[in-house]
Amino acid sequence: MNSAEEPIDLQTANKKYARKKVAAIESAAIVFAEKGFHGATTQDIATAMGIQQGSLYYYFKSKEQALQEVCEFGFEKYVQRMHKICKKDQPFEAKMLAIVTSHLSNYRSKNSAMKVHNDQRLYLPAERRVLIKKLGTEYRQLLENVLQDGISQNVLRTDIDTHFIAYSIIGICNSWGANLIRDEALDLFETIEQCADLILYGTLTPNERRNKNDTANSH
Amino acid sequence: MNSAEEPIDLQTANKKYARKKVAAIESAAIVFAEKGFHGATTQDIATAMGIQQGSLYYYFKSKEQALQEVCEFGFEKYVQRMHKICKKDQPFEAKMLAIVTSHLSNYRSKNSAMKVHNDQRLYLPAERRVLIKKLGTEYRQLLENVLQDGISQNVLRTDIDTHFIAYSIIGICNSWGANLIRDEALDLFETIEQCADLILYGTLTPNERRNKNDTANSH
DNA sequence: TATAAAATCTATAAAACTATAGAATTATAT
DNA sequence: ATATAATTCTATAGTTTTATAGATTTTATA
Repeated sequence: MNSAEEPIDLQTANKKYARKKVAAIESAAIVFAEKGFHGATTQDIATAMGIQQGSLYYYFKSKEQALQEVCEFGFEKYVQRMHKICKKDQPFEAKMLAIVTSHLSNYRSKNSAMKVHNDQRLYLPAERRVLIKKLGTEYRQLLENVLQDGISQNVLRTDIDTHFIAYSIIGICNSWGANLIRDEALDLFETIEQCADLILYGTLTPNERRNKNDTANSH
Repeated sequence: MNSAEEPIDLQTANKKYARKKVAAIESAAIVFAEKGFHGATTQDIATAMGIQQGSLYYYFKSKEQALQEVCEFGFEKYVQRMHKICKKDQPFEAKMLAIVTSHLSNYRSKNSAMKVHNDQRLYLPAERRVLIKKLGTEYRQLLENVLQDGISQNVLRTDIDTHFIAYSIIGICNSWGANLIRDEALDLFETIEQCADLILYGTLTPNERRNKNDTANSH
């Protein structure tokens, strides 16, 4: 009675089906991440999970639905994690480190889904992107709130644009995330530290920085 | 006598052919940028330049060659511009602004080719990526040298990892470049300023920043 | 204007791919 | 052990797509 039409519901649905459905999503994620949505074939995905091409349609109604589910996969939990991080009453720097850690760890926890979400989601028609869009906005909003708090607490410069910085942080994390997937040898924690460091401190020496602020204030 | 096999040589080759070949590359760039390499068809590209699907093969030997040429297109000139910027004897901050400007302007100068280079080049087999790879390495190396100079001149922190920062700068620029293409309303120069500002100064207030350096020095 | 070369068109072979239907197999429950 | 449901397989219809061949039109040249 299970079928590709049913939503994933690990609670009530058949255990075996649920387990294999997740395997299907993970296989699709790996294949889509490597070859791209259009470059990947249903054959590739089926082979990756060790079944016949036709059998794949027991789990997905269409290739497009597979992409949708891959994009959504993990992202929901990921946004929840962000909620938790934001709720905690921590100093700003700790929060930022936690956010970068959460973002980048996600790439290393064998989650090609994240990469697919970033690179391929725009190939979905708008109607398949409703949830994905909602989650993305939610995530960015949480990040902007953290930045706003940072400003209120005088930890962050008052002249930064939270919207811009939020996008930039996501951009840096995603570009390093792609590197983390591509290059297994890259150290996760070092990458996390470096990212957070750049976002917080920039590259200039304190000297130079003081100059800039003097100039800015004098105008 | 012209053909898809010939390299583009604006000097000697037939003027008209050269002109239309560039038009072909630009059409391909636009289509690839929107639909992705595998998602785009030769029909799409031909339609975009107002010719029949079969006629496209007068300019490209294959769809794959079209992708290669799109990826190379502009990138060569782009790296040359970087060479110029680096050669100039300017203060570090001016150089960094010039680099970011060069990178981001490239996206707005209707160059979908840049986006295709970033997003689609890995779909090319390695043998078609030789020049692309060489240019990319060259570019990154130039950027690292600029950073190294910054350190030598005591403008940049001595504890940054130039390799990491170079990758990060490219990552930030590319993610904003994608935004610039997607959102026509985005102001180019504001984006440039914000990017450069983040890279140089980070987000923290001078206060917070001094704390960190004190800590770092005390170890 | 006649001739050669360049540019484009039309038509199609050959291959690849998605999605479906129905048979076959495996697991589960009575 | 049998009946029922779940899972997987095989085969294939129906598209779509790349690339090529040869005809046709346009442009340049003598």
